[in-house]
Amino acid sequence: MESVIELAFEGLYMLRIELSFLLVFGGLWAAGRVFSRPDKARKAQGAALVRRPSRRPEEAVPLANVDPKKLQEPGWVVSQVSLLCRSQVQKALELYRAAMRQGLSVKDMPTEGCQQLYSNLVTAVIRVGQADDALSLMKDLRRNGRSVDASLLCSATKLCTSKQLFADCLAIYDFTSQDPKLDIQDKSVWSCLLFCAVETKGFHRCSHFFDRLKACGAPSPKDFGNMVRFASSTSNWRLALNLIDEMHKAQVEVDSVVYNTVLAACVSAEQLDQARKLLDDMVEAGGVTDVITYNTLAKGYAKAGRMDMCFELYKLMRGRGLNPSQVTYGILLDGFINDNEVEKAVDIFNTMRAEGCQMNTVLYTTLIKGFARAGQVDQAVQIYEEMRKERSMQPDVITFSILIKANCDVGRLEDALKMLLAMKEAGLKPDEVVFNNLLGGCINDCKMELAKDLYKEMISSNVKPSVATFSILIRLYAQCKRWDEAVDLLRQELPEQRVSPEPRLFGQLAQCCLRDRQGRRASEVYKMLTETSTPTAAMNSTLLGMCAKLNMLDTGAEIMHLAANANSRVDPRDAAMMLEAALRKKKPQVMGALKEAMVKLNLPVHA
DNA sequence: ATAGGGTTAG
Repeated sequence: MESVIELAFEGLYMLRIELSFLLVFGGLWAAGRVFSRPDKARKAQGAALVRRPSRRPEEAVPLANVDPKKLQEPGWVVSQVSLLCRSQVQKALELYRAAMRQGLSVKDMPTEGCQQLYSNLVTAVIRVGQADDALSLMKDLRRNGRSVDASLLCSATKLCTSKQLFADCLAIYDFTSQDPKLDIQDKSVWSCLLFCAVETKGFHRCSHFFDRLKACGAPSPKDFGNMVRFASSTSNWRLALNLIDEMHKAQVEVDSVVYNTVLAACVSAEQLDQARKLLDDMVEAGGVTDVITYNTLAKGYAKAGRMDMCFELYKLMRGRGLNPSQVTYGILLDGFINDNEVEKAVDIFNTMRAEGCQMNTVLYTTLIKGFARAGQVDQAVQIYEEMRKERSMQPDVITFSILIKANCDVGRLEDALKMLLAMKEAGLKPDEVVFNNLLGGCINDCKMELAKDLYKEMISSNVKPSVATFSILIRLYAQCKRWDEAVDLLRQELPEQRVSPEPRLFGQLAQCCLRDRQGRRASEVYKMLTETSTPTAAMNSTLLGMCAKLNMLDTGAEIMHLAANANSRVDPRDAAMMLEAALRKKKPQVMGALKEAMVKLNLPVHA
């Protein structure tokens, strides 16, 4: 004990100089604070906050100086909070919360004061972007036995929408709509909600909002526009076309953006005949078709493999006096390249040049893709070099992605890695597809080390792997016969990366196992699949078909047992096929196991 | 507000 005290004194003695400095300066600092306080406070918080005998009415009292009893007086709180709401929203909230803590009775407040208090607070917090506070204020109201009235909800919705707080707006509506007495008759509230739902992709509620809106009056052109956006985003082409009809009937002008969006809805729903009909309607309506109209439909034809129609449409567009844009040429070039119609792609390219169309990153990238597809990697790289020479336009992530894949595909892994470096030097961040392409490049020559490094880099640079990544890794591990690692990949890494355990990943690995005659592992993987989902009959059919073909009858029987345990269906024909194979190969034990599984699967076992 | 280029999958 004594030695401790001694030690402490010794320590203090050694630090005596430092300690004296501390004392002196500390003292000075404290004095400075004490003496300069009123001044600083005055400057920082404004004159209104300092005790002064004659306070003007617009000035609020600082929270620290408020008499706790005042906080229980509704009238005082309402006026003070309302004052602060104008310019000091945080202080208003603080004062309000202090009053709540002091037991201000919201329940017993006069209705008018209560409305004023919450209306001012709610609008003030939304105005500064704190819509979550608005929601908690409304919850306070309800907790105290009062309800959010239509006018408060109305101003909250409108403000939230104008501040682009779409999700908050919907959350506020959801909370208030729990009150069955609340009746919203204001059309603009429904307009706002519809817009918010579209913006946040909350498509399941758009129709409901639109119905409620129509119950309050005629929808505006913007409301129709939002509904068309909804229809297009969900590929609901019937709804989209119906909306146009509805607009015509309501004598609402349909502008080209709305028409084009409806056209896009038809195209994305693969309703090309409907889209074509709509184009004709648009031409008849007059003044609403533009390049975008034709490009939208042209892309639809290209995607459907109808390059003949696509090209016809392009000619029609020119015939009608519209000039093709870079996008038009991009669609045509890409379409012909995908169709392996190189000469036609070259024709388009030449027309493009002749018409003086400027190249851009997308057009260059499309050309690079064309050469890559034709196996002319050197040509592809040459386009890339040309592109780099033009300072105004630089390759982007997609350009590099294509170049990297092109190099990987012909086994030039070194060059692909150089491209990766070049893209980083250009300030571009490799994304998932880039990493996937590089990982895919590791498969052929089993570059396990490189693949692991790339995967590590992917994770450490916060690029999330996807189902595609795992599918590629399965191929890699299977090629290199790293079966343990492949199983761990699905068992551990997949959940670790929060990638959804899609059945086909397990199916893919199980098939790889079978192909390499890894029967035990195949059934292990199948069992893993049954732990996350019920295998489909189609999946069972594929696996059992392979088992039969590869003469892996034990594995087939095992899979059928596992399928039965998981309540999965097995096609009777597949079971019969297995049984027949076992009979042919004279395997009585396997036949026994198969029959047992068939009983479990409720399948008829013939003699 | 609306249109074009990239990865997996036997």
